[in-house]
Amino acid sequence: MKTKPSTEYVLLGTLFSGQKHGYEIMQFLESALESTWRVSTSQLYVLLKRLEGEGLLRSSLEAQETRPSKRVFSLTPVGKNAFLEWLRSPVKHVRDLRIEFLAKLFFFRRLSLQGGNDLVSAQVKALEEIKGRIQKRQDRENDLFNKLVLGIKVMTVASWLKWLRTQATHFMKEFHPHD
Amino acid sequence: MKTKPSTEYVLLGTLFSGQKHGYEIMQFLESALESTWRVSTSQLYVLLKRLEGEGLLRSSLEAQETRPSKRVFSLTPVGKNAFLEWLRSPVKHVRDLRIEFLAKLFFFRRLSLQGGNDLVSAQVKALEEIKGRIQKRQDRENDLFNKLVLGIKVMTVASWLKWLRTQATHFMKEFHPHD
DNA sequence: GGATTCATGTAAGAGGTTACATGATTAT
DNA sequence: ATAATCATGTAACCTCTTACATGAATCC
Repeated sequence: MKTKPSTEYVLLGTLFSGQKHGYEIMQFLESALESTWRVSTSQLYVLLKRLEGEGLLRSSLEAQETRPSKRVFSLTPVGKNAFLEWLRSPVKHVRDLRIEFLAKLFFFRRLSLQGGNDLVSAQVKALEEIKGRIQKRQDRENDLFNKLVLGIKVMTVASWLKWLRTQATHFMKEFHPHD
Repeated sequence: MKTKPSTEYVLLGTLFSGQKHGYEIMQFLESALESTWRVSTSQLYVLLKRLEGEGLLRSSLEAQETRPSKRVFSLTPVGKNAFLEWLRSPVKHVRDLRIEFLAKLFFFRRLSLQGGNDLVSAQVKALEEIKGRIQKRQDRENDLFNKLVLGIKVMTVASWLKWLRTQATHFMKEFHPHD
């Protein structure tokens, strides 16, 4: 099965703690992930529909007296598994750290799930391998520009590694009550 | 005028030193920017056509005996100015450093143009402002997750600043003959 | 009376990607 | 024989964004 863009997992994660309708999901993301994440309302409804079509979500209409009816979504067992599997896997590319990896950390904490530190360790290990590979390439590289580019790549990975070992590790160890 | 995606400026830059046809541009990018840049052949021809439609490029067909004819592109004065203006402007967002800013450095060197150090200085100044703003937001932030996210942002910017002040500055100061 | 909140969507477009089509020439 | 190089393109699809449409209710 083809891997999904991370936006869809964020939606699954938002429903992990119970059913919500589209508008509610939007509000949740805006308030809680405001600095990391952004989904346009239109895209949100499109994705929810698609996830339902794929069997990761199910929905039912809920009539209201004064307001338009809401379509309430909840996770299917398949959806729940897909989310948990995504959540526990480190990201493969450095470019995915900034948004996708941070989203994973967010959900570990928000949902009070076990294994957050395992994710951080796995990500550290993955980044160390990447860093080693880039450094080897840099050593062999003769072109000055390419060497320069590989230099900033090494620095970027190194700075993430430091952050993972300090701030992120500390963040995952804190006690985090459900609210 | 709406700003173009940087891919188009890279194409303009590739034609700065003289006319080329599509296939030649492709080979140039593959060999010289291999580690930074990637354009699919299909996208390449689409972009060239668009840039010509906008008056930044002009082209003429060049017949060949044994091969299919080539469409040879060259910069118009408008295209040349657009490229130089792009080249001298620091990027506004941190996420644009990795590809767009590196491409600018590449062209300064490859085309032996003056002002590379001014660009580096301007970029340093822009990043310092960004860093200050993020740090202020981080200080005021109460939510632990948001604080964490802002933390990694500060680290990323700091690591770029260090790189700009050392490796990039050194790179721009080197003597660079045309080849 | 006008803006904001609640609630859901469609349509168009931007900026890509992968797959496919064509067809001769040259290197292995 | 068959793979790679030269040379240009179209078609379909993907992900996401912006603009637009609707309409009642409530806050200021």
